[in-house]
Amino acid sequence: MMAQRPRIRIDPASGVPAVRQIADSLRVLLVEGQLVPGTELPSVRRIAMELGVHFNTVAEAYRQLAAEGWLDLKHGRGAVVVARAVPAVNNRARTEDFRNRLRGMVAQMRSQGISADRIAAELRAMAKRVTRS
Amino acid sequence: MMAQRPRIRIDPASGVPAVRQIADSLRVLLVEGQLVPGTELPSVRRIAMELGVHFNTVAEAYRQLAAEGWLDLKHGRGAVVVARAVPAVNNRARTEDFRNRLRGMVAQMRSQGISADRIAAELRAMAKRVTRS
DNA sequence: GTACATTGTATATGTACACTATACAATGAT
DNA sequence: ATCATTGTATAGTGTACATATACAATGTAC
Repeated sequence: MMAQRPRIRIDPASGVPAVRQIADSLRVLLVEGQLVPGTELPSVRRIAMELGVHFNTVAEAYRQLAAEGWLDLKHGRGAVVVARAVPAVNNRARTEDFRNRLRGMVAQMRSQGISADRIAAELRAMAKRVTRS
Repeated sequence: MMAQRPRIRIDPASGVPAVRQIADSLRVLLVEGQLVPGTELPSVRRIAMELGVHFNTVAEAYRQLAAEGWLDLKHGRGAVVVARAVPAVNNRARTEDFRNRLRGMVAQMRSQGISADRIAAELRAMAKRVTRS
């Protein structure tokens, strides 16, 4: 199976560390099924080149995703997406945490001037997207 | 007007810095109108005591909110909520950013095992909550 | 099979941020 | 005036981020 070219992008001005941006971007693709088990990811140096960061930064992101069970890192051979048993625990604490973080994000957007209607529309669109994925 | 007691809480294990947790929590209350203009906030030392952090940490959060236009800090007198002219700019870039962050957060929750249905329900509930606030 | 290119790994260094400690300055009540 | 209370300013310490550089594992070319 050939190495895909996941279109990930990072924003240096966002304040969010590059490691987390990379891990977050890849996690989105993994969760949404755009990166399926068996796929070989590009090497850390290749992605680092494209993003303009050091390869160790990408390697750290890979390690985080490997720790979450998404990737299998093989020394000298690269990184492969693995079939992951998603924990089916519907933890109440995690849901609570999700709700709070969502509230925080919405508040931040409102504070920046995005209208309530616009935000609500985005939330509904995302809800629809999640259910059909 | 008496000083209210905003029920904010921080989670030391979340990895999110305390400063941001405090600022985020207060911003939620401000955006949602649970803290109205004219309200005197508790002193930085009082909140710091309740949260178990140093008062300078709370002071920094206050300064951030003051920079956003939510608070008026008065040396020796405390912090007061001010009437804030919310910028009405519906920036497209900001909306884009919001969408991406939302995707990332949803992916993280899915990765942690929360079901798609549960997430969708939370998103819809938040959408409803936003529109009526 | 040996050299070589390519891959992920490990360690060290500089920088930025978070958090705390401590001293300071402004305000209002006694 | 004195004092307690408030936010402010500066310095010190620890941790995370990012890079540089050397290392180890793998597969291929010859």
